[in-house]
Amino acid sequence: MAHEHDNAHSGAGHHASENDAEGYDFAAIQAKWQPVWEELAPFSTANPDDTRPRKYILDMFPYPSGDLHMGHAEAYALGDVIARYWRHQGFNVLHPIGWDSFGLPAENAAIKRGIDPRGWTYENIAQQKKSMKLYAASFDWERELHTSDPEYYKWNQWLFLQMYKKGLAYRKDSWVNWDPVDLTVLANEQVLADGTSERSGAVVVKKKLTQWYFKITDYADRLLDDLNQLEGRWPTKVLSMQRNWIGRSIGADVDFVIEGKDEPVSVFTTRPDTLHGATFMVVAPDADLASELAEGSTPEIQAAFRDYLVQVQKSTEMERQTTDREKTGVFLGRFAINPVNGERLPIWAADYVLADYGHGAVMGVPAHDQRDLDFARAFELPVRVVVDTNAPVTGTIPVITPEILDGSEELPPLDPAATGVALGGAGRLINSGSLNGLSKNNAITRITGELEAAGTGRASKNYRLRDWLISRQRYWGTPIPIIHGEDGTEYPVAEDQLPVLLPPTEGLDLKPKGTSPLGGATDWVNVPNPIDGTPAKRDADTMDTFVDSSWYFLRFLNPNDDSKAFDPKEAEKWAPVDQYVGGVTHAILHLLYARFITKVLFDLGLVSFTEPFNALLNQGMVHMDGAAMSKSKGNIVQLSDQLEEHGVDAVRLTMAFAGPPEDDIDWADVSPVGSAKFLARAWRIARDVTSDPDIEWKTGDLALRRVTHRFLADAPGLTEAFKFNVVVARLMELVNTTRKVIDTGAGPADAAVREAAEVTAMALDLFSPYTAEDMWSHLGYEASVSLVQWRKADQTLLVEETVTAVVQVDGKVRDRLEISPKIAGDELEKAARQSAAIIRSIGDREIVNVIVRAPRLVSFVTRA
RNA sequence: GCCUCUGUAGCUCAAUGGAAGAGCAGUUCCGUCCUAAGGAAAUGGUUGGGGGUUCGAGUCCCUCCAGGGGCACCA
Repeated sequence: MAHEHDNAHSGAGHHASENDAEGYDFAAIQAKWQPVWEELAPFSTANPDDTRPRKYILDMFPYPSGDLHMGHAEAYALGDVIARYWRHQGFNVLHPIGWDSFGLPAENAAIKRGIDPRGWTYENIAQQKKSMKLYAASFDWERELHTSDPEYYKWNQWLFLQMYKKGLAYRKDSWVNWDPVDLTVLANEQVLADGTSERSGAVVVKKKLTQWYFKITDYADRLLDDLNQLEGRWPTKVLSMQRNWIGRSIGADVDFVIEGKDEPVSVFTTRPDTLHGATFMVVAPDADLASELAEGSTPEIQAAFRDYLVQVQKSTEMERQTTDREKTGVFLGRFAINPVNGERLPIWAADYVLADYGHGAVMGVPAHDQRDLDFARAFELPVRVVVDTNAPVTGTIPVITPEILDGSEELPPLDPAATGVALGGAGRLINSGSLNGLSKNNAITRITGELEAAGTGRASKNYRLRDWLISRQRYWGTPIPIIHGEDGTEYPVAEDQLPVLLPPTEGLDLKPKGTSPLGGATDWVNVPNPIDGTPAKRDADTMDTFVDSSWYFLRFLNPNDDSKAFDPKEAEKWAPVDQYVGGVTHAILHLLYARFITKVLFDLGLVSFTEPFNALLNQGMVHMDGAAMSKSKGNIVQLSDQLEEHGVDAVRLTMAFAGPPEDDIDWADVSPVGSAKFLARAWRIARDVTSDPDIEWKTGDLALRRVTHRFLADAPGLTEAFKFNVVVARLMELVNTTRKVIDTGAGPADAAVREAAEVTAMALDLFSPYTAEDMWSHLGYEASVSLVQWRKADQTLLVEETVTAVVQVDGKVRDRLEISPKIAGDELEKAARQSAAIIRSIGDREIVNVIVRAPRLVSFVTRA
């Protein structure tokens, strides 16, 4: 009985166990199909006459760090589901891959081993590429690119020159972390909490260095406002992180006259309505203004200020950004005049005010700003309430709670100096001259207008976003295409002289020393002035590698074109990216930079869109035993071991099945063994099918056909909503049902079994392409299953012949009726009224209401 | 502290306001010289708690609880 199907199979008379012994063998299947795909290149997008509609599906390209790890495996498994899905939907899918191959790990490895970073990088790429091919992500390898190739970074330089011409690339001095022992610039992450260098242990100081910047702040409004277009297609988390990062604040600038100083000082505030409550002014100690004000003061004050400044510059960013920290500061012995009431406000220097935000100075309104209040309490400065927050207003109606009205709750006291809690909320203005009685919002409008009329202030916006520092004093990156004349004039390298090649590493000291290693390449760095031939020097810095990745998605469109960065005609065809897939680690910087550069290219007339990535999917991370994998925790799961043990398909399926893509996966909770079992079960079904490909579907087992077609109907929507785990569950259901039909139902020759097996193979291609291809071959077809069109669901099979209607009495289910789905409402109600169970249940009570929702429900509401 | 998202079976998730379901795991059984693969069956729920709206709430509203994430001296 159970083995009848084996008799029908080619090798008659097998026991199941013998059959399985020569059955599903993932290693053999992988070895069989990898060369076939290599030959067929089913994912090529090279044909210019292809008439299929286009989709651009992009995985964030990897840094070539050695070999693939579990994180890559997850990302590429999920991205590949999407790419393969759209191919099955009849699209010409561009799914390219390349290498983000400039950067520090290669350079550090080179320094450590005394080798050239090129060799290390390109060896890693070769290794990783081999693994990727085994992993069978459906990439179009013909478009592979490396950002460290001169053919690529030439266009970084071109891009830099376009930015330079538009005034979007510029040099300025700025404060950086400086290690006085190692003589090197440190990243913030390299400075420990106690202010010392993690390398040398020396106390890190701030040093002013001249650096290149991209003027991303010019685009702050567009970068913020255009996020609205992405609503619903990007994760809300990423949108909110970008909004926070840009951090636009709307308020006003207020000009304060300073006693003994010609120029007034402007401060930025979001609460100009509280101007009458200002009792002091604070300037950032590291702003030039602070030194200038101190210099006009007594020698004692100058000395105190100098001590304070040294102390501040010793403290790290991390310390400085810690909240709940004691307020510190020094009085500068100077006074500002409040433009609305002429009051003299003492001016202090304190490090809670940042030099590079707003104007590096604030008005201190302790009653209504917590930071100012903390400062005022520390130094016993006066506190004046100017907004009555006990009279809060929404529109014009005071909001008074019932508890306040009946006296069980008291109004909070208006005394921040005593409570230590600033009154941040809305309310009505008091002690504020012309503003008295106005609501907060009306007062802001009024005072802004008054200041503008008086010429002592104006509406203003500020951003947390800073310009993008792109200089790196490192070797393994794109040289900045600028030549500095002896007199300091900057000469951009002519476009036809690009690329400015990285000099060879021979004779160079790559060790970080605060100035670029390229400066040591004498032959390279010394060039004649392009105008008059006098001695000049190349800029020796290299670009941040985020520049490379800010436009790579365009380079994929014509990666081998040496006449332009990208072809606008190809961009018109393919871009923007329809679906971008990658880790949330890049939620801010990479995505913001790519969005910025896209807008710059739009302004240059080179692309017709302003956002590079139409939709974004962030996959989660792969954890082990509840924690991120790390060497120190010793919980690293090696991808190669997993592939060896369970096979590529089982690992990929596990990644898709583990849960929603954006959630983290704990590898300890998932079961690649279970995935492998399922794949074997699916594979055996294809092997067991005995009918021919030309069999008439309609003759097949109806119940199985319903399951198959419901799957066909539901899977596309689920896939497009990224519910891959649900698709896999549904596929398991389909396979289980098919197995039952083979063993205990219509048998392996039934048409519905073949139909289900073919649908399984086609759909399984999204997750486990090797198994799917092998099933497809067992079913009598040529490769590749990845190009098979998604079967249309037969609508007539989706409609049930009968449905069960529920009959309720007073909300409780009292009977169920098997009826046609097309039954009319009154007919259903009639049937329900005739039900014995319902008549009994209603008894002699009166029916006061009947709700009919044909064909699913009738509900009687009764009264005794 | 502020802003957000999520709580349904052991796990991962479904369920236009209309019968609380699937997959996996687990349990028992069949099968086998043994083991594994394989097959069958049953089990599994206060839908985080409480209140409200409704004929009817997992779904809508309020509140509390628990988790996750983001921001946090940016004036």
